[in-house]
Amino acid sequence: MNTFKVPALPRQRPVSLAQEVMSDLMDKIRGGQYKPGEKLPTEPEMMVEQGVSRTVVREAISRLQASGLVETRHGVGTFVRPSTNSPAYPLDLSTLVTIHDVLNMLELRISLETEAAGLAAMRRTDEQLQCMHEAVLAFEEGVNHGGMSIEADYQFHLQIALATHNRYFEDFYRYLGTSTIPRTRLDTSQFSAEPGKSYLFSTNREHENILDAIARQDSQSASAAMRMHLSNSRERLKRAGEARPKNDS
Amino acid sequence: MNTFKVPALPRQRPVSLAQEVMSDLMDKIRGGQYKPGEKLPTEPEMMVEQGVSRTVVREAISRLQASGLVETRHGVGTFVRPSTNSPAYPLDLSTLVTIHDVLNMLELRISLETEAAGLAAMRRTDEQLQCMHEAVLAFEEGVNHGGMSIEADYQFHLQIALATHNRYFEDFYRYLGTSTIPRTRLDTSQFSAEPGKSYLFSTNREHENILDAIARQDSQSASAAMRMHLSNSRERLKRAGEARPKNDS
DNA sequence: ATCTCATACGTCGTCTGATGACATGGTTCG
DNA sequence: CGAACCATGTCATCAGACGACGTATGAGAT
Repeated sequence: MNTFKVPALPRQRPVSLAQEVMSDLMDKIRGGQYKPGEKLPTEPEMMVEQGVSRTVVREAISRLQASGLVETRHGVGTFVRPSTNSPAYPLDLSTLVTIHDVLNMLELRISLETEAAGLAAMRRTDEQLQCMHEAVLAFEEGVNHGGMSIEADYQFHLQIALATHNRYFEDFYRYLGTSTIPRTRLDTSQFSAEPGKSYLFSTNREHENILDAIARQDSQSASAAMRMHLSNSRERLKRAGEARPKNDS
Repeated sequence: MNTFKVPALPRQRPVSLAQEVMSDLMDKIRGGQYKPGEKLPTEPEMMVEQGVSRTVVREAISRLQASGLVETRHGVGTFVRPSTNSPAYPLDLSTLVTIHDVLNMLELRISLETEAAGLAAMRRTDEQLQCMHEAVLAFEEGVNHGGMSIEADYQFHLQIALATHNRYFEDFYRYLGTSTIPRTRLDTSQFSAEPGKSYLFSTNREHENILDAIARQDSQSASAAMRMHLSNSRERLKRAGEARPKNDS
């Protein structure tokens, strides 16, 4: 909370320009601004629209192709795939790019993990409780050494899923992996001036609250603590997103 | 069917160079040639390896990033993501066979749909409410004609998922499909002598309760009504399972 | 001798310009 | 009137350059 190290840096770089452009295009496609059929502007047009070079535009489009959202025909243009509304995958994590996506995913996680925490409190074994405890310690340890402790964070939540003794909670959480933990996807520099410390300490305290409730097999408190934890994450993320709506054109 | 315009065209161009390079890299990652951790060569190295320009190499890597297979750190290099082992599908529905499985899945659904009902109450549009209403009517109609109204049941729940205005709830529910509605999986003859009537009338009443709460935008009541609905389903199923342990595979 | 700090280097991110390939439509010639 | 040809627009790829970021190495101080 010192050192005004930001003298004059108008060059905000959340993640990468290509990522930003891709997010923007994805929003416009999902929002119906670009409808199925031929719509996408040509590369030179996008260059001026987004204010970036052709390299970036091409990279963004390339990713959209990989996601199957658009299709490019040589010498003709780029088109929105009509089959966008029939997802072959149950949950397509490859399109999880915009802040809006992450917020929605977080909403789904709130739903699942709140319940999971409640079930875990009732059904946990002592070994599982011990594993959660170790994950919390590892998290704290990592934070104190300046790390983000993503793995420990993941482990903690996974242990809760395991403690439900319901295979599907575990499967689902494994599937999501670490890709839905906000700070793995979004540049933490978007957050407060001290991105790591205070943010991660709060997270750690919330983890401890959840752990305590599960330890004393208090199902309702565990649910409530988990809901609070993820809701806080969501609010932090939402605020970060509002602070910089995007498109600095 | 046309002219033999192919005199000597060794220039095979299946799709695009970037696509080819990406496939090559993906094979090498899957084949273990590039193991989790730091492995991928630098961009200049890939250029000579693959005999293409940096543009192509970068585009290929960019797609791998979008797929979540690799992670690039500015100024350092590109690394294979260790979490590649997350299953391609979140939940294996093909193993949903025993009563125990269905009960567990129902637990997951309780978690999701309880939350979804609450969100739907807050965010629904009038059109969506109308759709839910129609689904309930169709359900009743079907029951009165001796059917099981599985489709109408599914529609009702799906409309709620839609009304959350969160794509992931919808995607997830569509993925689950009708396979998790107990009576589509389990022989109804397990139930009482009058399998349909009383059971389905109860279901219908519960649907109406949910609908009412959503109609008046009462989020908490909607959640509670949904939880009660699915909990009742679970209890009915559990009782049926106990009455006849299993068999009749 | 060890620790600290500053600089150098490797690597990725982005920009710019240019050339070739593909598809389409208009023009010209038979 | 029809068919071949060419002009245009667009994407695909190449090549070179510069800035930004992290790490490692070396010089200096204690």
